Amino acid sequence: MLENKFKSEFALKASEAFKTVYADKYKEIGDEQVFNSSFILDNIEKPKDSTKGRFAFPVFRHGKLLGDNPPSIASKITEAINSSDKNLISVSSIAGFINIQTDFNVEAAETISDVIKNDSNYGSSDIGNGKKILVEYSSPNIAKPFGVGHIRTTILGNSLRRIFLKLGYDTIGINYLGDWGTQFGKMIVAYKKWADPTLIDKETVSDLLALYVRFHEEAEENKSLEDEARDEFKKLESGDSENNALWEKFRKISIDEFSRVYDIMGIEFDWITGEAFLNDKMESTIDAFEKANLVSESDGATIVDLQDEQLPPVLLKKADGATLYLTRDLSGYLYRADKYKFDEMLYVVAVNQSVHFQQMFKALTMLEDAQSVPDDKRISTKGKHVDFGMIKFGDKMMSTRKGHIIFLEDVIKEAAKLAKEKIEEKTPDLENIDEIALQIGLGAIFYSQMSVRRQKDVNFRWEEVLSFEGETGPYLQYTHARLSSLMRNYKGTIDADIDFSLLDCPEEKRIVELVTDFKQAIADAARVYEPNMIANHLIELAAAFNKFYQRKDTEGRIDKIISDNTELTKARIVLVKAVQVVIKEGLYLLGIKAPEAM
RNA sequence: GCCCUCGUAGCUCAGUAGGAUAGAGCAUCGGUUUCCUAAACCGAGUGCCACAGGUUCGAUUCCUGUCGAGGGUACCA
Repeated sequence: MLENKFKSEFALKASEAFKTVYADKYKEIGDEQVFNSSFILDNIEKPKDSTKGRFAFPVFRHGKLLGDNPPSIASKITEAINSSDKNLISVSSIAGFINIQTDFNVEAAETISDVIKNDSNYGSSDIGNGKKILVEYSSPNIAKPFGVGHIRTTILGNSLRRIFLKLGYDTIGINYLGDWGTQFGKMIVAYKKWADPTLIDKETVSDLLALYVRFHEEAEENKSLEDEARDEFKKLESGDSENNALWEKFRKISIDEFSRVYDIMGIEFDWITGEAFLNDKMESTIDAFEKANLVSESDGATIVDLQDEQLPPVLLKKADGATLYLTRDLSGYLYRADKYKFDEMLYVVAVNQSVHFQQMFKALTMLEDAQSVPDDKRISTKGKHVDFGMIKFGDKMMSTRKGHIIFLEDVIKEAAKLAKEKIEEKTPDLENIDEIALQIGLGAIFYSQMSVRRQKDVNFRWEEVLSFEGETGPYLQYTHARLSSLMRNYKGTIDADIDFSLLDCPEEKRIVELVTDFKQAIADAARVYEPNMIANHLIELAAAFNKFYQRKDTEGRIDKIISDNTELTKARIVLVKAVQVVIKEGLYLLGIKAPEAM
């Protein structure tokens, strides 16, 4: 890897320099810490201000060890390194920091040819080869509409799936539908009581929602409805044919609707399953906990007690014998572990379910403790709740039960409509206006979810989600369209074998650095399950490019990329191509399309 | 009560393996287009990084406590 070339050269040279400059101390202490090149390598960092240097190495902690003050150490080491044979780096020192400047031509040549050669595969890696990761996301509930409340899990999960695929993981995106549970008892009660006979077999998700909302309204007055719902669910679970037919009906209506919306959004899954899939797998799960002696009975319910862990008990079965969400999730975990032998199982689920996952992972740990499973065979350590904050609306939580819901599709339609108006104003000759408008509308919506780190609560604000200016999805898309336009206007050939020393203005250097660092942004995003890091990086790159694009010369004229200077143009256009590739691929990782014109 | 997360500019947020004078966008004001896409670019101002301690050469970042906001806390998911 390119970065390492510079870093390891520094580490080796610095190690030598320390040994020479502080020879006495080296004899005394030996080859550790300061004198050890791999220690130095590990402690190389990046200056916040990129003009200081490509990398930096602080020497504060060496003060005591070497009996010298940090600024002095830094300057002595700097001098020693600079007096050695020059290769790819040079250094300078300020106040205890050694700043490392790299050979721009070497970096540019490697990075740019890497991008040109690999195109959309630039930034791919094999660090995930041989590893399997499952990502569960979206997971809407059947018989409820797709509201903006589902937007974060859907967009985040879709992005994580793509990121892990890019890093070489065998990745399986799972949509785990909420197609079972007491809510179906409610739906069945509501349907039997109030379904509009003229709509039979023509119901839409909205009709189902109306029934669901009505159930909760009436249940406020009439508490016995909740009991009726539990009874109907119990009947469903024990195979009642009428209820089962209703369940099938609700399920089909919903899945058809979801697929349509996923299709519009470009959301992909590898496996669409649901809670009901686990119905015949729960007995064995409960058995396993019983055999491990972890099960007890409390108030008629079958539980795994977690009092020692300061957690509420796991309810495997309710007092009426019906199962719960957690029972099914446990079964699902065991089933997936057995079927896929995963290395990681990610649950992209809102933070308000964190106790649920703590209970689940704890119960699994206790099960494996009881079974004396050796550490290297454990699966309970492989689950991870990738949590994210809640979406509020006007500072209030949204509630499906009360019908306080904004349909995701309405948001998409509104965004696309505004994008279309903007296109008609700016580029009325554009082909496929509706298609591009949808891409831009979705870009705005997706980015609005990606620009904030996942653990923050967010307020849903129309004006924010529908913004096309500043740090937004459309800004990135616009930059991509600009880049694409340049590529169309350039008539020559693209050849990465050019003289990179021609790219000598600071803006161009900055762009090359950001293109190089795209790889790191992907790796960081994967490490903390945070696509936000890719989004931030793309904004920086796009901003750097736009600045370069509109750079003016000393006479105040735009310094154009395509000019009469053919050699310079060749060099710059290769840079343009590289930025285009990175922005397009970065957007892809976020789930956003990159139109060539807009 | 207890547990978890969050608290950075007027607003929305970056700052995620502790580092050098804390950065963007929006909003406000001013400027840039004989047009390589102005959905852009340039310039202007604002911060007791909630508060108080601690660890460290160094803390917005780690630890403890306080305050504030949100969420959760056995038969919903």
